[in-house]
Amino acid sequence: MVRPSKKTQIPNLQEAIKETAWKQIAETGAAALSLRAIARELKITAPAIYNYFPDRDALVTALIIDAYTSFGDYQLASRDAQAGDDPVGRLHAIGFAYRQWALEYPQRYQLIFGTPIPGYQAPMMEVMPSAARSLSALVSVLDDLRIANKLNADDFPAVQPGYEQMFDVWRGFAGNYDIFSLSVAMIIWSRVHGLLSLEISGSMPPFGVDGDSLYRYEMQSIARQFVKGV
Amino acid sequence: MVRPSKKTQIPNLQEAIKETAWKQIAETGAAALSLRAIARELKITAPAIYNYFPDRDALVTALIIDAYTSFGDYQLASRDAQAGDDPVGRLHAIGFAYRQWALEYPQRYQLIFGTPIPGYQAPMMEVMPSAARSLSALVSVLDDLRIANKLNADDFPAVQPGYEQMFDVWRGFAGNYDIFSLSVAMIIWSRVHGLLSLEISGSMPPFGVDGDSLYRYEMQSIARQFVKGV
DNA sequence: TAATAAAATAAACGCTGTATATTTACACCG
DNA sequence: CGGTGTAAATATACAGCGTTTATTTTATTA
Repeated sequence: MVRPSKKTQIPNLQEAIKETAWKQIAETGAAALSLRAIARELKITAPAIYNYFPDRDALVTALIIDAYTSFGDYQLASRDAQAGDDPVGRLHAIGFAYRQWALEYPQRYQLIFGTPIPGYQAPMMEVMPSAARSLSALVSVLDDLRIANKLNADDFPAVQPGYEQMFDVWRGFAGNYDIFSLSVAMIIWSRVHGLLSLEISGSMPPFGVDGDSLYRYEMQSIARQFVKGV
Repeated sequence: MVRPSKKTQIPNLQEAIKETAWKQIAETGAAALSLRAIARELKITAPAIYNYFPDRDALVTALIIDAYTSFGDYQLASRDAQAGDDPVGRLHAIGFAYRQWALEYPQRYQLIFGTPIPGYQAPMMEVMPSAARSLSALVSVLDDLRIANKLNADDFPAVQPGYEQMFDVWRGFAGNYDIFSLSVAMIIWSRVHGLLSLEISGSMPPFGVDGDSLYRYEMQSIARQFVKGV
């Protein structure tokens, strides 16, 4: 037997490979991701995977794009669950949704924001669409605040000239928002990311301040600093 | 030839192994760290390394401790370069020293705060002394501010009961500081870490706000929020 | 029905960490 | 000075990894 007949084959093998990869990442961590282990579980041979992904990094990239999509769905859904005329409420909603998603899918979080795969570097151009979309929830809310004249960041560092083209590419994927809103989003993102990456990786020793209350405190700090009248 | 005579041997092979490891990490990244490659460069066989490190993870742990020590030296030196009666100046000094060190030794930074080694989890009890010491620079300055009644964090989340023992262990390595100062240090650390991890890993797209001015802005935000009268 | 393309296996290469057994160099002791 | 024990190196081997090449079988199409 060299090739099984169609009836015994797995339909949609490309999806099955990704699903098995996610399963193994959840079980043994992203670092232990192995093409041969995936093949064993699917009862195929390892080189067969190369018919669907040119190499291991391509599979990882596909997983990252899926993770970004899951993350973006979560962000946009939590934003739209709040009224559009309440950007402050929306800001809090996506902030808490960020942590909720990260704690619910820590492996996906690590895959996107950590570097758990040895030697892997995500190809920016491939990942950009789903990444920009996931960040667009936050940027859009900040842009609503800016339009409503509630964005408080007058002393924010100025944007350097010469980056318009890059930004236009980003806008093509994420939406037509002001570059100033995007810059503020960067700072906010870095704050919640800093806290969550320490919490998830376990680098934050359990000294008595739990992640939940620390996160709430940091959300409050963000709102006070960047939203007028909070 | 099964074992070279002493004259042709490398003296202090344990240190030589670590140095070669650092060299290769700087050249090809921490993910590509390989015992066999180290052995090749030192012109010994791979199992010889096992006389000095029980396994690869033990070598990584030794490297991490070295990195923490380097980081701690940098932090403490920058703190002590400022007058002791100027805690605000000291806070800024160690803040900028943090970024300076991280940009000067990005591989060491990734080794400590990233997870570039597949499957490796740092043993907390071994790493604790050097890690606590490196964080102690920030904590000590915050404690000086607290004693001078300049620490502004009255609405900070309360410390949960039952963590006294853990904290005492930490104090044994880092110094006899107040647990409140330590909690505030966590938030500050998470902020600078969030910004720097994005900058170093390249996750922050170059949208026109450079890392330097963003970091300065964030340092200012920290001082304004946590130091009275700034 | 014959030719062609697609998708799988089989086998192999070089790499990795690591375990085991063996050999050698050195230090110590009578 | 000679024997002995130990420590440190090598030699060899094993299992696993990603990946390449060649081969075989199935499915499609002219």
